[in-house]
This record gives sequence, C-alpha cells and structure tokens, in this order.
Amino acid sequence: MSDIKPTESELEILQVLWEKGPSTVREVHEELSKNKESGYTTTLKIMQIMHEKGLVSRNTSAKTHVYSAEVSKQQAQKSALNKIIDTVFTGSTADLVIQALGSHRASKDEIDAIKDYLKQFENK
Amino acid sequence: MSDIKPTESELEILQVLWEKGPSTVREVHEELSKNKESGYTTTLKIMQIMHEKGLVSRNTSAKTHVYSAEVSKQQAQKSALNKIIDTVFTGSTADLVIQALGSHRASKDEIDAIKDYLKQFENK
DNA sequence: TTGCAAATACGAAAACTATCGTAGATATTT
DNA sequence: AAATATCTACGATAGTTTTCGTATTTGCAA
Repeated sequence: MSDIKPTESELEILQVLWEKGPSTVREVHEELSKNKESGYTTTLKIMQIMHEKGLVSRNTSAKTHVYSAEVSKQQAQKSALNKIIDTVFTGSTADLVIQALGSHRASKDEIDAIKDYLKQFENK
Repeated sequence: MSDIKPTESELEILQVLWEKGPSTVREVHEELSKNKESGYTTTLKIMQIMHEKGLVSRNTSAKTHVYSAEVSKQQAQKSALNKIIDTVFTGSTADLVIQALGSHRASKDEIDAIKDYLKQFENK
C-alpha cells in the first residue's frame, strides 16, 4: 500500500490539476492566487518537488511545461480518510459517517445516494 | 470559527488525553511508547507547546503536572472533516461517506448504526 | 540577430515541527 | 541531611515545508 501523503500546499495544487486537467505552472498559480497570496516561483518550486516525488508528471517538449496529476483524487481521498479515521475517529467508520452527516447537512439527493449505496449490504 | 489545527504529534497526544482523561506527561508518554519510539522530553516539550497554544490546560499545583485536553474529540473530528471535505472531496459529503464505507469495510453493526441514523431523514 | 519577456532551475532563507541533551527544581529514600 | 530519582524548563539541533531571490534558458518580436 503505497502511502500517498501530499503536503498541504501540494494538495492545493492537486486540486487544481484534478479540476482543470493538465495545466501549466502559470495556470495553476493564477488559480491559487484567487484564494491566496504567494509568489509564482513558490508554486513552480512546489510543482517541481511534486514531480521529483512522482505526485505529478510533466510534458517538457515545449518551453512551457504542462503538469498532470499522477495520483488520482480517489487515492488521495482514501489516504486522507485513512489518516483521520486513525487519528480522530479511533478506527470507527460509523462515527465518521455520522459526524459527517451531522455537521455537514447533506442534501436530499446525497442522502438518497447513501441509502442506495447501503442497500447492497441488505442481505448480509 | 476558531480553526483547530493540531499537528500530527499533537493529535497523538490528544488521543491519549481523550481516552484516558487528564494525565501526566509520564502517563501520556508510556501510552505513546507502545506504538512508537521516542524520548520522554520530546513528549514533555510537545505538551508544553500545546499548553502555550491552548490545546491543553494543566494543573501545576503538584510537582507533577496534570494535563487535560482543551479541545474536544468532536471539535477535532469536525475540523478534520471540514478540511478533507474542502481539499479532497470538493464539498461532497456523499462522496466522503461512500468512499469511507467502500474502502474501510464497516462491520454489520456499523452499517446498522448508519442505517438507523439515516432513518431520521425518512420523511423529507 | 539582438533584445525583451516569460519560463525554468537553483539555492538559500524563513517558518514550522520534532527530537533530545542538559540544567535546575522538587520530592523521596536512606 | 545527603544521595537519589523524577520532574519541569530551556535551548539547541535536525528535519520538513514553504517561500522567494537570482541566474539561466528559451522563444518571440523588433
């Protein structure tokens, strides 16, 4: 089980890549700048480090490199869940689910989706 | 909304305090040592820092100080959830729940608990 | 082709976290 | 009371992450 552990800043960048698809540093940086103040070379540097770590790949055929996420959103989700289930939920998935539903009011559609999902455990 | 952001080590300590209740550094350290190798003064130092930050309080009337968690497990859970919902789940509670149930096989009891919980949304 | 603009590469500083050695204080034991 | 054990306080080091300044490279336009 290769453990994916992007840092905070790395996650912010992955988010952009997941949403926008393969992007240049400039594009990622523009996007991040909407919420946060920071220099262009900072974003560049972090993306370069991510590349060394294998979190992203990049196409360097043109002057301006294009970066792509190499970890899927799902992998990151799973990894993030693992972590907080271990640390704050004492291993209880049920606690997590109930907390999540309790403090983040889900929409009716969401509730329905979850109910549907649970049906598969009906006959066990 | 005061944002609780304990570090990794701080969370490990909080876990002990949540489970055992108010404890001395020695007690916390013994507990941590079960899973992890590290020096006593390391634990002490972190707990002192946590005190500065207000994550714990302490009773210094005796020679040996007694520390108590000042953030509840619930607060930490909520905060951890908020964070990952923002970063990796793009705001979708349903995604989170389904992922959680999918990758961490919950026990039958847990599934039942969740189903029960969902019943309260029956008539909406 | 020369110069300018935009991009990458590099390295180092700053900020934060974790770790521990040592000193000093406070009890406990002999 | 002196020696011993245990605790807190303090400061320094090491590791990690974030940030950015500066140099170099690359493509385009004058």
